[in-house]
Amino acid sequence: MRTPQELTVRFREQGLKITPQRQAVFAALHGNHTHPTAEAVHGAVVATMPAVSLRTVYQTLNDLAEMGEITRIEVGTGSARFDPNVEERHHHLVCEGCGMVRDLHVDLGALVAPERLTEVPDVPSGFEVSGTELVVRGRCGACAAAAD
Amino acid sequence: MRTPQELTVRFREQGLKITPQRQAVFAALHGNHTHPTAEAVHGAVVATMPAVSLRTVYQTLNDLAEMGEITRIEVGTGSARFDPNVEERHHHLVCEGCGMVRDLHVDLGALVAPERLTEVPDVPSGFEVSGTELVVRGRCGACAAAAD
DNA sequence: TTCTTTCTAACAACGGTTGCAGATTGGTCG
DNA sequence: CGACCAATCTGCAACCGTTGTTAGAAAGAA
Repeated sequence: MRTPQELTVRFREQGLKITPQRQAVFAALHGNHTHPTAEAVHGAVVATMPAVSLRTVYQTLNDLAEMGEITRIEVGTGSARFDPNVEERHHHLVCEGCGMVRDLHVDLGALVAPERLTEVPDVPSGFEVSGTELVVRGRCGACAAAAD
Repeated sequence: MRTPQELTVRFREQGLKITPQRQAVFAALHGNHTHPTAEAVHGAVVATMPAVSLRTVYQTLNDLAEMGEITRIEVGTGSARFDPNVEERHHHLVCEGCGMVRDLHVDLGALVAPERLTEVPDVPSGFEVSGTELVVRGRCGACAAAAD
């Protein structure tokens, strides 16, 4: 994700207004590696700006996702999560116990590159690949210990 | 997934009763490669047995998933989908236009095997891997054509 | 058959997300 | 600097997929 300052410029370019609420969302996401839910972002924003509604946070997150500044990920933990890291190609590791999500830098190599995938018989001809996601599921140390 | 007859035996072994409703769900899933939602399964069941409630279909699907006879997959299309194909190791291809899900037989090889993953620095020590899923997203031919 | 256990259907509730209406504000133009 | 207008914000209600609850029905054992 770009810096809050860069995002301010991008929003203006798109004809979107800059409001304190939006800037608070930018700040909450910047450098955030926790893959927060909308509610978690809202919690962080409210800490410095108590009146911001959850609705506005959703709105801003959706705007950012549409602009490609963040990614919305669905890993089956009930609610969507938002990932500001769009620069590095990476995947995700999910703990089925506590819901924790971590970045996973595994290079799948050319195996799942769009041009290779079209050779796979299961891929219907004409299918346009937009991306591939790998999710590794399991239990983190703490949750594995607690599960006994 | 096993045949409806085999499932009947398994259900009895587990102390679960065999009802026409459950057998209708077995029949709807057997040989089904469309990765149906609960609602789609319900639709198929209702075609031959109009009184079955969606609640009962959910219940049976959850029982089957818990027994490992089917897999519940969440690919971000709004609702969960159920995959009776648990014999073959495979991944999924998702059309972002129409929501279609197809099986994808790509061998990721040893790259993401649990024993290799523990060597990846991003994986916290003590993390117990239970599975890896690859999702390839894009647009099928029809949806790509319609998007213009 | 009769009893016990399990199941079903209907309904309501739930959590996450979005649509809506009216009040408010940012950006621009004078 | 002040006013205007479109965009935005808030609070609430609605929505969707899914699950809890409960009364009544049905399956299986004796």
